[in-house]
Formats: sequence, structure tokens, C-alpha cells
Amino acid sequence: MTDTRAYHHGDLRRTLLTAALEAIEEVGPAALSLRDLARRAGVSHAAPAHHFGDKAGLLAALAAQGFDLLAQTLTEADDDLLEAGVAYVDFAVTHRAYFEVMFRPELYRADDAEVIAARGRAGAALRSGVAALPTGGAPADTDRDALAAWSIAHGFATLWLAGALPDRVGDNPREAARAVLRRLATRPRASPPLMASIME
Amino acid sequence: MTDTRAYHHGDLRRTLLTAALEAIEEVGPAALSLRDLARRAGVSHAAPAHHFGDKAGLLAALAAQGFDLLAQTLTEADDDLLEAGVAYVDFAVTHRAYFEVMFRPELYRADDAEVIAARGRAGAALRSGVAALPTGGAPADTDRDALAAWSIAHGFATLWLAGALPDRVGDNPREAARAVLRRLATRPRASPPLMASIME
DNA sequence: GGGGGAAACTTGTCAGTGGCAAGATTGCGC
DNA sequence: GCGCAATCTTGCCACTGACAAGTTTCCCCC
Repeated sequence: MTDTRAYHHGDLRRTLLTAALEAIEEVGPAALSLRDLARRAGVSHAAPAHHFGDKAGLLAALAAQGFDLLAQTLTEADDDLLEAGVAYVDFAVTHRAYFEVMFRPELYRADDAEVIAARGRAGAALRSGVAALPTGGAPADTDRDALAAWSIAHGFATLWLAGALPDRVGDNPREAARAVLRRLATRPRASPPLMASIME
Repeated sequence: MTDTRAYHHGDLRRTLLTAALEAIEEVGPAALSLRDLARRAGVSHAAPAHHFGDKAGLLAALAAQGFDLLAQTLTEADDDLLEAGVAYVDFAVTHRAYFEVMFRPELYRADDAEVIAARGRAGAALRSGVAALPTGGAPADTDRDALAAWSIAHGFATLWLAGALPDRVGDNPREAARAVLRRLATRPRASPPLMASIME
């Protein structure tokens, strides 16, 4: 009741973005309704369009925010690559709405300037972690290792969010992710222990 | 021109499913329109509902088909786990529409009996690959290895489909996937080469 | 300090969509 | 060949995104 006004003029843009995050957590980014956002913010149905142009514009703004947040998160764990991977998964779980938008470029204008810039910053944060590695191999190997690490972290995060992982994995994403990510660095078995799964 | 009839009575169900695959490849599973499918099939806008109940029902049917197709694909590469991983990625790329539906359970009725059965068959195909491993470690390690392998294959596939991978990865998903997946089995560097990436 | 212009927001409208209800048509088994 | 059930259609409603045009408010500059 205290802050019911301030709408006709106020920070509608920010209000809409946070409302969008809530809505996406509830129904997913594709089912997001601009009119529902307007209702949540107490404004008319056309107000969101004024700030973001269209739905893709709003999601582009969210994607940009998300990439920036991811960049910040990764930078903080920059000295420890395993923990950076854990942080990646943790980001996906705790900022699910951001994550689900960021990697669905068909939902927003991926060529948006803000998005490209923020994505670049996130990429730089990842790269700086690689550069700090105790290297020694060929530079081509760096690319492959990086791709493998990104893939395993991203894959685990995605499967977690999709609810595809078996119950036995537990309910602590950081712990579970750490155990899985460690497999990339350590030789786990005698022979080639590649590809296998459970899927419930 | 030869098969323009057979609609008023015919295999509308199959026709709609294949039309749905086409449409999903074009606009994604979320933007799928039942009325557009009806138009493509030359029937009225309410015809799809009769066969699938609603949109979630149609996507559930697609998901079930997809899991069965994945199970078949994995079974064929069952003796070679690396190739099974490559087959997983290849499945995602060549059957993109199926893959994008299968791992978006919020879009369909995930408790559909057909879906659960097909998902079980796909899981069994994956497990049988693990069982054939030259094992030797603790059983708990098997779970982790399996999860790691699934994660890296799924993550690579997802990033590929999202167009998030840098150009230098090339345009051959099987080759690129094989190179990345191999990193899970072989010790690539001196120290712990974990987590790193490029993202553009 | 007030006038003017731009930014922020509203109202109204249109085409498209999913889902439901009620009706029409066809095939098929008895 | 009759009737019933499956298949498909027509019609409708609530909702959505996008656009156009109007209204209100702020604020900058004279």
C-alpha cells in the first residue's frame, strides 16, 4: 500500500524488467505476456512497448543484463577454474530466468548492441580464466579444453533446469556440479569412460 | 498435386506431426501454432485438437517419438561410447525439432504415459552403454562419469543449436563433437584444465 | 516563471491464437 | 441399410502482440 503510486511517472522500465524475471520463473520466457507485465506493474497494456519496442526488445534487455551478471559472477571466481564452472551452474540455477533467456536467441534481437557488448564481457571473463591456466600444450588444445569445459558446465546446468537429472543427483546444484565438473580434469577410470547416462 | 485429397479422412494425425516438425524447425517449439498446422494440412482450425487434445498433447506425442528415435540411435552406436556421444550430438542437430521439444518439459505433459515409456527406453539405451564399459572403479564413480558424459554431450549439442559457439568450431557437428568429447576420456594437459571458454 | 516540446503513458483497435461447444459428415460394424 | 461412433467443421470467447492516435506530465530554455 505504501508504494502504489509513482507509476504514471517512475522507473517503469526497471519495474517491468523485474516483473518479467518473476513471470519468466513462473511460466518460462516463451509464455511471457507483455500485458501480464503491464498488469503487474499497474500500467496500461501498451506501456511496455514504449520502453522496449516489442517483446523481443524486452527480452534483449534481459539478456544483456544476464550476460553482465554472468560476467561479474565468473570474474569473481576467476582464479579457480573449477569454482568458475560451479559458479556457472549456480548462476543458471539461481538466475534461472536470465539464463533461460540468454541462450534462446530466437526470442530476442540477438544483434542488439547492448546484448553483444554484454556477451563480449561474459566471454572475456571466461577467456581470462583460460589464460590463467598452467598451460604447456599446443594452443589448439586450449580451444578444445575450453569448449569441453563450457559444454560440460552448460550441459549440466541445462539438464538440471529441465528437471531431466535423476533424483539421486540430489538437490544441491553446487555440490553435484562440482563432482561432475571434476571429472573433466581427473582421469576417472582405467579405460575410456566416455558417454553414459541414466536419465531417470 | 497427386496427394492433395485424403484429408477429410486420412492419416491426419501423422500429417500433423510431420507438419509440426517442419514448423518447429522454422519458428521453434514455443511459437508453434496449431492453426498454422491445420492450414498446412488443409483442415479446419479445430481438427488438431481432436487428435491431441491441446498443444501440450501434440508436443507430448512429438517428445515420445523423439525419445524413441534417440533410443534407436544410441542403441546402434552402443558398442562405442565415444561414437554414442557423437550420435547424441548428431541426433540433436539433424532432428533439431525433436530435441528442442524433448528437453522443454514445460511445453508438454511430461507425465504422459507414452512419453515416460519412450524416455525410459532412451535411458535404457544409455545405461546399456555404461554397463558395457571396461569398469574397475566404485559404482558411485559410474554415476558421476555417466553424468559427466551426458552433460558434455548435451551441453555441446545445446550450445551448437543455440548458435552460441564461435565460428572457429567449424560447421561439422560430428567432427567438432568428437574432438570435444574426447577431452573427457583423455588427460589433456599438465594440471587441471578446467573451465574456460570463448563464447564468440 | 511560463511556454513549448519531448518523453511517458493511455485508449482504442486489429489480426492472430488456443480452447471449448455444438453441429455436420463419413465410415463401418452389425 | 441402419445406427453409432469417430472424425472433422463452424462458431465463438478470452487473450495476446502490435500499431495508431490521443493525453498527460515533466523539464529545459528563454
